[in-house]
Amino acid sequence: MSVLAASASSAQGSASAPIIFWFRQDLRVNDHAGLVAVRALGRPLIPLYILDESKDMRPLGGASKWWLHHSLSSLSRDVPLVLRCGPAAEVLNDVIQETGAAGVLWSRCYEPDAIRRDKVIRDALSARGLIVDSRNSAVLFEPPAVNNKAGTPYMVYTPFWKACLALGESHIGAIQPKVTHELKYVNNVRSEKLDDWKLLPTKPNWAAAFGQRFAPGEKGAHSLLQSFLDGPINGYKEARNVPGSRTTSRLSPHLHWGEISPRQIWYATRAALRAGKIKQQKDADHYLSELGWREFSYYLLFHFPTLPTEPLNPKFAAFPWSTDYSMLKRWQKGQTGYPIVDAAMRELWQTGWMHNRTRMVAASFLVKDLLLPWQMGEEWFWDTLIDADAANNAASWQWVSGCGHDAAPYIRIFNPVLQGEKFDPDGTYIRQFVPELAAMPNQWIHHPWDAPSSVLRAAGVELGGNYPHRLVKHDVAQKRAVATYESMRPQSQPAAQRKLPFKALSAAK
DNA sequence: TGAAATGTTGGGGCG
DNA sequence: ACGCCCCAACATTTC
Repeated sequence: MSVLAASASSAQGSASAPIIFWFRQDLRVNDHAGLVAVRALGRPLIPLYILDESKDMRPLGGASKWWLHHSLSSLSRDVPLVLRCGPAAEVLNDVIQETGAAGVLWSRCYEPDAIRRDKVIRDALSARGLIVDSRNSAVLFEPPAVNNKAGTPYMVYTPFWKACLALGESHIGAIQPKVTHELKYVNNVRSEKLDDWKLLPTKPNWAAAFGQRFAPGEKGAHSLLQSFLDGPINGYKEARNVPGSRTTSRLSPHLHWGEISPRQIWYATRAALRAGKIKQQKDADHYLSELGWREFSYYLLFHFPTLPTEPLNPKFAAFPWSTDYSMLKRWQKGQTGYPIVDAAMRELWQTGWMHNRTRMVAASFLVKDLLLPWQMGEEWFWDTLIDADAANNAASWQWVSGCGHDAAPYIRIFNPVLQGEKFDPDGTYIRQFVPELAAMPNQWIHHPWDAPSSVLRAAGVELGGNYPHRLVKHDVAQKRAVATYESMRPQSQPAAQRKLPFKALSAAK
C-alpha cells in the first residue's frame, strides 16, 4: 500500500495521472458525453463500475440484477471495465489511492438517493483538489431546464411536454462521437469478477425465459431500435395498445441502463420520418411522446424526491387501504381470476417485462379493485421488471392510483373485461400466458365465469379448479372504489383553492 | 392512457 | 309508398 500510495501522490498532480470514469446508468460507448469529456482531458482512462449495496441506496430488484450482469458483460467488451463492489465513496477513494487518479467523471442520475450520494462525493473530491465533472446522458431535457411561468414545476404532462418541445433540438444537442478507440486505458487496475457478484439467479433460475425476449447491451438496443423503425412504428399510435402483438419498441430496459440514449432514439426517429420510412407523422410524434412520459417521470422525481413512497397528493396519506395481503399474493402470482390481469402478471414473472397497456390494467386492478396500496405494487414491479426504473415506476403507479399527476377530473377505473375485449379481442395474449384458458372461445375468454358450463367443460376449464374464481366482482369492487375515493376528492371548492395543496408542496421542497 | 349513461342517426321490418 | 318502431352503431356528456 505504501509503495502505491507514494507513487499515487506524486503522479496525482501530473498531466499523465489517469482519470476515472464512473459508469452507472450509462452503460454504452456511443453518444456518451462523459467519455468525450475524458478525451478532452487527454488522460488515460480507468472505466469503473461500482456495485453499491450500502443501506442508503435502494437495493436492485432481482430482474434488474439479471439485466445488469449481461449489460456489464457487454460493456466490458468495449472498454476494459474495472468492477468493484462497496460503498461508492470508499471504492472511489480506494481506486484513487491505488492508481493516483486525478479525478472522477460521471453521468448524472436523478434518483434522490443517487443525488445525495453524488453530492457528498463531489464535495469531498473537489475539496481535495481532484477533478470532478458530470454530464447529462440520460434525458433529453434535464429537469431544471423546464420551468413554467409561475416558477413551479409542471404537474400535468401535456403542458410539460409542450414546454420541452418548445426548447427544441438545439437544446437536445448533437449526438456525441464514439471516442473509445482514441482513449488510452490503465490496464493493471484490480477488478473483481462479474460472476462473483452472483447477479444471476440460480435456484431456481426464474430468468430462464428473459434471454429469449431480450438481448441486454448496447448492440441489442440498437438492433431493436432499427427493427422497430423499419416496420412496427407504422401504425404505432393504435397498435401500441395491443399486448398480444410486437408493436412496441421494448427499449425500456436498454433506456434504463443507458445502453441507448433518448437522444439517439429521438434523432433516429426524426430521420426515419424524413426518409419516408415512417409514413405518418402521428406515429412518430406518438412514439416520441412516450419518451416525453419518461422525461416527465424523471422531472417529477427530481422535484418530488419522495415520489416512490409518498403520494404526491397529500390527502392520500390517510387513504383507508385494504390490509388483505392474501389478495396481494394472488395478484403477484397471476391468480386473480381475471384473465387479462393474470396474463399480465404472468408475462411479468416469466419474461421480466409487461406490455404498457396491461401494466395499467393490472395496476388499476391492484389499487382500485383490491384497494391495496400502490406502494406494494411499486415494490413488486421494482423487483420483477427488467426495466425497473425509480422514476417511471413511481410516477406511473401514482398516476394509476389517482394520487399523482393524472389530469383527469374523475376517478379512472379500468374494467378488466372491457380492456381485454378491446385490446386483446381474439385472446392471443391471454392464450399465451394463461394456457389453461387457451381453448376458451373468444366470446368467453375475457369473462369465463359467464360462460355456459358446457363451454367451460369443452375448453377443459374448471373454475375454482385449474383456473381460479374471481377474487372480487368488478362491478362491486368498482362501486367500493368510487365510494372510498370519494372521500379523497376535494369538496366543491373554487378551482383556485383546489390547486393549493400542490403549490404548497412544491414551495416547501 | 376510462367507463357508463345519455343522445343521435339511419336502416330495415312491418303494418 | 309511407309512417312508425326498434335497435345497432356511433357520438356526446357526465362522473
